[in-house]
Amino acid sequence: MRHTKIQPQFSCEACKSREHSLFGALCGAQLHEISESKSCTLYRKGQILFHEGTRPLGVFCINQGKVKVYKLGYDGKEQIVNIAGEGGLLGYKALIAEEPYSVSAETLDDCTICFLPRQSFLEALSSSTDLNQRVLKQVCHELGVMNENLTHQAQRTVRERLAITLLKLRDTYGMDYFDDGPIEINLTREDLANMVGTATETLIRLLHEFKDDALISTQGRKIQIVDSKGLAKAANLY
Amino acid sequence: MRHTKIQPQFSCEACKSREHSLFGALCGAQLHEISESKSCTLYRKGQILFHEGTRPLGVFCINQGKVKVYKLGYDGKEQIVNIAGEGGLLGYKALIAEEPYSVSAETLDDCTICFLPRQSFLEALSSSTDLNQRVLKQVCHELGVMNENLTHQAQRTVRERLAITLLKLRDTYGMDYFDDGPIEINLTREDLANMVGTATETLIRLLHEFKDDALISTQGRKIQIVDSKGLAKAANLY
DNA sequence: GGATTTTCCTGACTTTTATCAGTTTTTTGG
DNA sequence: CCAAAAAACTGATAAAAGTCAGGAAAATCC
Repeated sequence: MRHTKIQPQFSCEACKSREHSLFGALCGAQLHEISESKSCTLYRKGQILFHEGTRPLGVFCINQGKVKVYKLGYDGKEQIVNIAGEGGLLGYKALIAEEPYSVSAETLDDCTICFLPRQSFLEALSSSTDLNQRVLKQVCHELGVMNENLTHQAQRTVRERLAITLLKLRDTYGMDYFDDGPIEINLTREDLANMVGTATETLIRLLHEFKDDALISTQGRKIQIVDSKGLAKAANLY
Repeated sequence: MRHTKIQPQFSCEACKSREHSLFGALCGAQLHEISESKSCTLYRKGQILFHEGTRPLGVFCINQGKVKVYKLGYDGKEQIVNIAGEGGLLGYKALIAEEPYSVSAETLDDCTICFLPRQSFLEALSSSTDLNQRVLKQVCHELGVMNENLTHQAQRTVRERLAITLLKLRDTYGMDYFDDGPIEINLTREDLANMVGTATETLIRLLHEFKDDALISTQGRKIQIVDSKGLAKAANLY
């Protein structure tokens, strides 16, 4: 077995991912505070950050890599509710709500992720009006997005949902590249099916349809989006 | 046409619904503040409080009655995301997120509902740490609930979702009565279908199954829950 | 880099759920 | 209370998506 955890060290002040994150607005002193409290860990692909149903002990801040956030159905099937990337903050909602995690989180790549203990996060939250406002605004925004997700799940066909999901993944996987460049989605077919909310076989068949229609291309597991406009049309948005 | 709006007057201080609401913790001075700013209106059944896509001008606080909160699919089909009752606060998420409403709201009964202008609400939010914390906690909690809703929508059969929905409606419609008493759900079949995320015909057929299984009884539109445990079993939770 | 495991894929079939068309019942509003 | 409108219901049919089983390809890990 390879090493699973090492302790890379760097400060939040110098963290590139922070700018895009909820901590983006913290001022010098407060930033230093959390930078001192955090610990940073290298996770291998496939490791669990936290399990649904357990109590949150702090928050996770993704420095590098992707993390899938999912809920388990009673038959063990995963429903993926989010793919978080660089700058993503995980686990703070359960912490604020004072509830057990409603979801689990697992790394999709090798990841560098910092952990900020509960108390430090809560202190930052109460001492920084700005952080507080950003978090509140973010959460309210996410609820709007969830309303939309739920409506899509309830009313759209699997084909439409797949198109919508691929377009969203373009943003998730596209941040590193320039906008129009080819985006590679690197998820297993099963994970993709668990995002869309369908059976793996159905998903595979639809991917082939999209390939035949020249909306995407594939190389092994990897999916490239070829025709965003065509996908938007297949999604029947608006 | 009957009168659509009158202006009943009473203070937030004396409002019974407030105790169960997010404003429950406001202290005397702050309470007086919002009580002075609000206006109170009687809405007739079927009136729209706000439309998806428009800009929020303030928040609505339900004193009496039920309100359905829904999103429109592109073919005009409603997806009901919530039924709000006494003490429910509507429209504050879009306001905080500084976004247009992601949903619409329509009264299901004759309702008494107060309106608090944007500025007054935001001032209360920033002047009361307690209110701020309650709102933040509430939205974080709701996101956990939405994760669950989404997973149910994606993974459960219509039958299971109907059972889950009926059990949830028991809480919505049960507040006025003692716990074990018979609860009457007074929604159209179409609204119920739009909560469950299915076709009206399918919903009707399933209601008859539940009736045959003695889980519910019906009188015209009204549905009574007869066997909560049986419904929980039909829902296959856990 | 090669064996092993995992994932991907395909076809046949079943089940679930939606759709359509028409009738009956209930609710609504004057 | 009565007429009109809306909602509830029923049966037949179609479409969408899930399941199962087996084989091919790819990714993983020493």
